[in-house]
Amino acid sequence: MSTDPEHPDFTDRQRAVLDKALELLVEGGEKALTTAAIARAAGCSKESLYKWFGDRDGLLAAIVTRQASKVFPGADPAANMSNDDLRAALEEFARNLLETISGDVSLSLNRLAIGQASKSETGLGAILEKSGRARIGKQTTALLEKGCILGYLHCEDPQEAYSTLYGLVVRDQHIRMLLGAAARESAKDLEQAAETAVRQFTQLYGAQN
Amino acid sequence: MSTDPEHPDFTDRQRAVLDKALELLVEGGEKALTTAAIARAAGCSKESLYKWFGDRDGLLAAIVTRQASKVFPGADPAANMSNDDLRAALEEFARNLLETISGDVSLSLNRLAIGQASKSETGLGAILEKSGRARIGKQTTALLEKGCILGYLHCEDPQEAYSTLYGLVVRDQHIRMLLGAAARESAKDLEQAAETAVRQFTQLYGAQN
DNA sequence: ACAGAACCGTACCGTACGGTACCTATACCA
DNA sequence: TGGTATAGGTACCGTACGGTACGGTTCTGT
Repeated sequence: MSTDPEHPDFTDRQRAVLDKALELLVEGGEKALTTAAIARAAGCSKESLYKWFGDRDGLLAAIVTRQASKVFPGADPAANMSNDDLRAALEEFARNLLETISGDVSLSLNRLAIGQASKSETGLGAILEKSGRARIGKQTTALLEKGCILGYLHCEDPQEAYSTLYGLVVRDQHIRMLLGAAARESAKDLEQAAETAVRQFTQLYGAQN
Repeated sequence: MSTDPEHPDFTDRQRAVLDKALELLVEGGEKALTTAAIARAAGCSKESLYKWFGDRDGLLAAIVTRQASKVFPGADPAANMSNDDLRAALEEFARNLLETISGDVSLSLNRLAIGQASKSETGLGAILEKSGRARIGKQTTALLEKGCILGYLHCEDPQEAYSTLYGLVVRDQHIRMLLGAAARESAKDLEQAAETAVRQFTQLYGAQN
């Protein structure tokens, strides 16, 4: 099962190494992520690193892939839900999104992928995009579609609606934090931001317009 | 006049060098931006680079500062404007914003600043933030405030309103492009995206609610 | 015309990093 | 017990880059 080159699932040891590497990345940036430092921190040899992951780029990709695979599936679509249920689910989404993009791990991984985006089409950004954003986006889009079908929302294109919701929630916070702005104020502000975003979204796409 | 260390305005020669360096950055990413490459491309010596800019970080900061200083002031606040004038100004802003963040130069500079954000608090992100985003944001916020005073908009906090407008315009396009997604579709889509964003913004903050 | 500054080109130095080779130790298996 | 695979430790190599030194050349001001 671990012999499939298309779906490399690593051993526990290898996963532990990747986690250690991620730790280094978070606290020191990409420049701290040297093969020697990883080997030292993880208690393995450089030779093992190259045997397991090919080269440094492969190791970076493995880090991103592993972390992206950790995105929890979130709540289920809910069979029959009330309008309040929908609103609660949207606020939950908004909170999770804000919390996620504010996290050190997310910021570090995004910085890494963005740094690699200009050179050598390794596609770290694509991995992050597909495994991270797209997955959660898909689910929330489905939620919006459900809301549409149940008559709570009025939208022609759920994809478009999701995009709008994303913008209302994130605004310019993500890019600002990526650039080094203060991580986040307080949980109170986060809560309020999520609420505001969902209120505005409802105002735009709610059925009572 | 050029002796003020707080406001380093460079000579024409130095500006030309910085432009050449930016060119290198845009087409090769940060890894291509070696001091030797810059000296070769700009036809100057490495020694001059170090004399002018101190070290590599100083040179990077000079590149960002120079480019950030190029943000054109945009249209004036307009003394007495109609509601249509406001809408037109907002759409103009939206178009400019989308066009700017989609540009190779902007993407490269943002990638550079983001890459430096985790290590060595040189504050490239702060420069980009203050000289780029904040300047245009300040002006547009003033425009929104004007619209508020004239009764076209209904908002308590212009800053908040601007933030919302930004989110509606940019959505997740910026981060996606930073991660390497396709630059931009067509000018037609851009136009439509701007229009949609302003329409939604007006729906949220318009006085006729 | 001459002195001095600015600058170019090149060569050079030290270091750091990616990647490899080699040797040893431990674990598993017959 | 012996043999093989896996992995750790270390030393090493080549290269690339940041930064410096120096000789030669052009420009400028007097």
